[in-house]
Amino acid sequence: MEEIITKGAHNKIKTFKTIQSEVQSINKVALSVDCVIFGFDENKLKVLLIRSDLKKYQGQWSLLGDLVMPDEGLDEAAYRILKQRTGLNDVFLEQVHTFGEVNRHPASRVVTVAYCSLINVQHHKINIMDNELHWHDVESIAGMAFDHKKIFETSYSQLQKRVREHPLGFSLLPNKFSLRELQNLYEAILNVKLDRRNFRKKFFSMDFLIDIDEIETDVPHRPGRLYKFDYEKYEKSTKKWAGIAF
Amino acid sequence: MEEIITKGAHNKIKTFKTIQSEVQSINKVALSVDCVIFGFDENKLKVLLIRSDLKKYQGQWSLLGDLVMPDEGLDEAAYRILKQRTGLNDVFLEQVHTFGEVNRHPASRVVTVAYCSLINVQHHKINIMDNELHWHDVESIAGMAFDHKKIFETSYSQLQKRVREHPLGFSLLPNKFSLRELQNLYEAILNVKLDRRNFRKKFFSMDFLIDIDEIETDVPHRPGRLYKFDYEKYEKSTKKWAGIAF
DNA sequence: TACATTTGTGTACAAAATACACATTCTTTT
DNA sequence: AAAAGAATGTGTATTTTGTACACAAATGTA
Repeated sequence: MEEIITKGAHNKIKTFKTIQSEVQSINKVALSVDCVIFGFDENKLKVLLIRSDLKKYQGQWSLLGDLVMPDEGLDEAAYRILKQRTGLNDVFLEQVHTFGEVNRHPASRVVTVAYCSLINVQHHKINIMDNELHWHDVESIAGMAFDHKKIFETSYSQLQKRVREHPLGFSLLPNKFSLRELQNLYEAILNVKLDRRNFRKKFFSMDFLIDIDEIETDVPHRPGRLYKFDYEKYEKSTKKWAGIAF
Repeated sequence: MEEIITKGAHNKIKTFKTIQSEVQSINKVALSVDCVIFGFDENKLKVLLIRSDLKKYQGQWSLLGDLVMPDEGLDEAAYRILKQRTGLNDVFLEQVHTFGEVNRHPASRVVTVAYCSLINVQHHKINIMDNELHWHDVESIAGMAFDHKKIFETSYSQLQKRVREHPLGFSLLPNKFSLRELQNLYEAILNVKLDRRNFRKKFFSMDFLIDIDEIETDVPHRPGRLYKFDYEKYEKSTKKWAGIAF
């Protein structure tokens, strides 16, 4: 019974447990969520950053983050941040790692849960009016605030690993894409060169690409065919992704 | 006194003071670490659990966990718990996932960071006097307190995945082991049957096993050769583990 | 001594990864 | 209109990796 009542330190009804938790409030920490938001534009993998809030880190770049609200789950907080910053719902989002070094934040102890998100920059562009936001090339990231460089690197490594195991990459592309774009994406994420014929063979053999019988326009060369990713077929397939071992 | 240093999601100006007060009051949560401690005994994969101390969960089993101290990092807290409960230092330990559902704990909001640990039960046995602790078969886990079943399952899935990518399994075995023991371990973790000859071929081709020129004793059949894992060679190898794709 | 049990070993086959070249289609230039 | 430039689309041979499978040798036990 007595367990039910406490909702937090600010609750006016005090029970034994509330008091206990106030006594233990020394053990409480601030909790934030930081989103590493990846995009793909002009054949480069990008990450969305914002100018740092804090004077200490003036001129440096931060991940998009916020404190977690008392009545908010972690995933929920991450989705809220994404929605606020990019205007996008229904994007790929995945928890990566939690960073809790004692002195990672100058103001007080803040433990942060990192999330990785993949978005289609075309959909997002209309919303990126806020000029404090900027898409950075992942290859030239320098001078990040807090321990955000480390958080970014952890997320990027995980993305490189995950993208070989699951067809995440499609979240970064427009709905319709050519195989060249798909290959450029993988090359940008993994930072390798891939053989064009073997790449095609591999993706066709997976059988999750729908040929929509359209071709590229506005390219200064022979246009390629356009495809969609067959999410439905992928979801239904039992053995899922065969894996991409480049 | 302070200048503008932060700009929130709704373009609300925040000062250092605001942040400090936000950070210091309502937005704080209790933070705990829960360890999923795996062992391997009698050819079964085991997990170390403790009887729940909450009345609500009387008779149910919990993971080993504790609140994170104010001056303690997350990994540090996990190592402390391991040391307290098993007496062991220098064990494999890895963060798995953070669970922050609003109502996951009955008393108040507690966010918990799950860690996966692999220990050699032989080393541990001397310390397991505490009869509130128990090694459970992973195949027959039922009635866990809080959301610990979910945490366990997440950790177990991750272990199954990680053990194919890295030579973690050796942490669960004695220093010297036969190939049969090694195979039994993999079969227990992955819950599959493997071909003995192909298993041997695979491990020998990886070239990280040291033949210590000893044989098993006290087995009622032809004894097998004993091996050690060559951690040094593994650390030095650039391409690391070739991966185990069973 | 023979029986049960498990070790240790090799080969043939199938599947997957890799390396590699040329004709075609479209745009741009002359 | 023709030629040049640029990228698409396609197949095969080779190598590497995975898989299936059987029998002799070593030990303990009855």
